[in-house]
Amino acid sequence: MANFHQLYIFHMVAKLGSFSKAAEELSISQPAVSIQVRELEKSLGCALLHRMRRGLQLTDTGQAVFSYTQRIFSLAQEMETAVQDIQGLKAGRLTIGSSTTPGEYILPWVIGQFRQRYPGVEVTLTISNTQAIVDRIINRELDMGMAGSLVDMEGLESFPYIQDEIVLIAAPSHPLAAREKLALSDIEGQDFILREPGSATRRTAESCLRAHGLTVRTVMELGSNEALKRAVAAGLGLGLLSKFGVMPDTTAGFIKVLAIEGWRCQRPLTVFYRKDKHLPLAQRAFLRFLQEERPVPPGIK
Amino acid sequence: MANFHQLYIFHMVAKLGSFSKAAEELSISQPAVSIQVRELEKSLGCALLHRMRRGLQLTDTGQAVFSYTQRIFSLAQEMETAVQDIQGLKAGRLTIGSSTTPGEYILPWVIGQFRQRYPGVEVTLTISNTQAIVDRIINRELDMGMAGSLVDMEGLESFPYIQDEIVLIAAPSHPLAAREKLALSDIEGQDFILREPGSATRRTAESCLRAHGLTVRTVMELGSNEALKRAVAAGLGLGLLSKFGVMPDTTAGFIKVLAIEGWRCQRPLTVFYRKDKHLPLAQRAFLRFLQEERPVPPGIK
DNA sequence: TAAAAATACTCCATAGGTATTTTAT
DNA sequence: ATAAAATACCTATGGAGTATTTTTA
Repeated sequence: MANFHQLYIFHMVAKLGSFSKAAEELSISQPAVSIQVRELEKSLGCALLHRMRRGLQLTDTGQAVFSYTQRIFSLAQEMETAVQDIQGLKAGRLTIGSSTTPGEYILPWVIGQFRQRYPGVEVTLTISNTQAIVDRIINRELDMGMAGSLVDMEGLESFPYIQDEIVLIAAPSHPLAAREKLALSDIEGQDFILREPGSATRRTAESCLRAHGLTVRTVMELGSNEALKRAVAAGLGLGLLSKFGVMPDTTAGFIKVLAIEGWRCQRPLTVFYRKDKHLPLAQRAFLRFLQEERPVPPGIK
Repeated sequence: MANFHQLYIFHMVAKLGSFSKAAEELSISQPAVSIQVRELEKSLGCALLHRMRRGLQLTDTGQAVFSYTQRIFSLAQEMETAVQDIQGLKAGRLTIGSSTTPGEYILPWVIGQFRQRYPGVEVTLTISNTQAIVDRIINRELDMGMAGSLVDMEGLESFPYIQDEIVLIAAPSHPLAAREKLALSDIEGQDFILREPGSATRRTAESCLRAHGLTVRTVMELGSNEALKRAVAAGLGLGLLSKFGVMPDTTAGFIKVLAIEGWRCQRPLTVFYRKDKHLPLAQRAFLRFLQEERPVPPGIK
């Protein structure tokens, strides 16, 4: 490949029309400039410029080379600013993966807040099951993730972000919805609509039911929180869902959260990422943003 | 300015996805590659790629830098071929200046022949008075010139290209045109149409007349050979013109060359150029072409 | 004849090599 | 376990400096 050092010196000489001006601009001595230009001419096998008293003149080869060096060095300049921009978070990319619950109810809002602060950073959110997210983070396909249950966290750093709670929901028309206070025993044997197996919400829900010594009939399994709510609203059964998923809908009135004496089903929503020595700047900024500001969508305690 | 050596090594690593493959491609050792990439990362202040067992992965900064190095090094590649093309005369420029006579009757055809040989070379022909051509060659605005008389040739190399002759012309209707043989004395006192003062043809013509001891009446001065021929054809007087200028027209019959016993008026058409150590390749090729082939338009002895 | 560029030399920092260790799958 | 990459250390060359001469308008 060409000697870019010599090309840059020639470029300056051609631009300023003088060896000594180029030397000054480059903060090197004038002989150094002469030598490098001569070497460049030697290696190209032809003269690039005619030295004359008043202003240099480019040969045709010199003009051709100069037209290229202008483009090359302006690209290099542009590249340096691009890198600076990424460093200064005026540019950059951040890929986040998450399971459905945080991906649908928490992260869209949090990412919006983050982007108000750093408008140049492009953020992608991928919603998938927790294990897939973890794998893709290990492979560096994703920068970081948020999920409700952690299957295999080897090689990952993590911290709990927010406390989630699985609540019981019913259609307002459901017999249990009318009653002021419910006991755990009221749930026993009821028809339930749950998320699909493999979902963290499902896993948490089932272990809570088990912990409370309850057995229920699973009449339907659905792969999305929204679908589950529609099914519950249609009166197909009771549902178990993150409190974040019912917040807007309870106010709208077509879903009711059942207040059951003694029901406790909490889980932390956890943020996780590779424990690399040097994290991408955009990622560091996002993690700092999460930990220092703990932004939470409005209407959530 | 950036360290292009390091950028090139990084570029190869990113392109081939491996430090050792890049080392092989670059014919340097693998540690050399490692070191240069590390240095580049250090000077940018951030990682460019993640080293992993199977294929490297670029960081976002790495991707940004790679997208630039691709453009930069393909430009550099293109530049090298462009220079090669100029060297190989597949490209290049040649600017020729000349006075009217060679510029109108000799060079257009000669340049045509040259361009058949070297189609990539762009040739410009500027027609002006001899002194202006010489000045512009000294200032390197023109590469070379051809003219009939040389005013001040200091600093120029030259060689005679072809022998020109100033001939006497008349309209076929002119009284002298009818006579088989003319003597010099027949010219004495005749009306003449000459080129403008400053023209080499004019200077040669006048010195020939003087040498033959003739005095004539200058009834008209014209700045172009073609205009002069029209005036002569219109019967406004006798004309003095290069034999190259009358060649096609005598056959056409509206101009007659007078055969005058004892008239001799020769001058060399001379090629000249700066005596630089290294001439542009296109110019060297053209000079070689002139000297070795001596191409002359058809119909000229 | 003066300012700009070219030479002549000396020196050192950078990039390269070899040998070896560390890392990651 | 085994390639690939990183580290350690030594070497050499390319590019820089100062002093000086040569060129050119």
